[in-house]
Amino acid sequence: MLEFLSGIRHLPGYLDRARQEALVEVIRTIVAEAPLYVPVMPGTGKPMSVRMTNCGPLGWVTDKERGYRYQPTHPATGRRWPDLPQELLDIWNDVAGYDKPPEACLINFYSDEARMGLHQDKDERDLQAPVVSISLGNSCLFRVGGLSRNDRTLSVKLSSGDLVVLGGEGRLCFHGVDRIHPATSTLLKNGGRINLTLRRVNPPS
DNA sequence: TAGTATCT
DNA sequence: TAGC
Repeated sequence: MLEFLSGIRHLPGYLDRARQEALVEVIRTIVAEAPLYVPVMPGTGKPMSVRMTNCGPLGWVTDKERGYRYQPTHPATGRRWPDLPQELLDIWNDVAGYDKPPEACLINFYSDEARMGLHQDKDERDLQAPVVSISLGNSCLFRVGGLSRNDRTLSVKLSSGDLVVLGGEGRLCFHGVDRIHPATSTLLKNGGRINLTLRRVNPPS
């Protein structure tokens, strides 16, 4: 049950095994073109535990000097991000309930030790569009709160193929990943978890 | 527009 | 800096 803030939807088992495998293949080709890198915190330069890349016209990046932002190019290669694959556009069209296509897909790779502290996705200018999150590989313990950091939180297990849609009132809720559950999926041969988040950055023109 | 942030 |  993930409805204590309206606009947060958990769709368990949304993607069947074949669609999960197809997505992993697509992600492999994206990562070959736009390699995973270790993002660091603004100001401190502390590395995050996830590795990250993007596809789509824009990608979310962070570094010590310039902080959180969206940009059209990979910070290491300087090349444009790979295109958003049709598989992801199809998912967006099915669940987002939003006219305009996503502009960014952040690809986060979690090793079995990686975590993600509670945070809000609020670097987008368009807060009307939802954020659509796709889980692949090992399951995780996901935690969702409210609009304020100290609000009560709820923990939910997310499994491979699950979707979470953060929209409406839930668009700016705090959320994070407390734990990856090792060896809970056979999708990724080397373990870990991939999370894809589809975001609309700019308001419709 | 300056300060802040997915860190611990 | 609670919750894992």
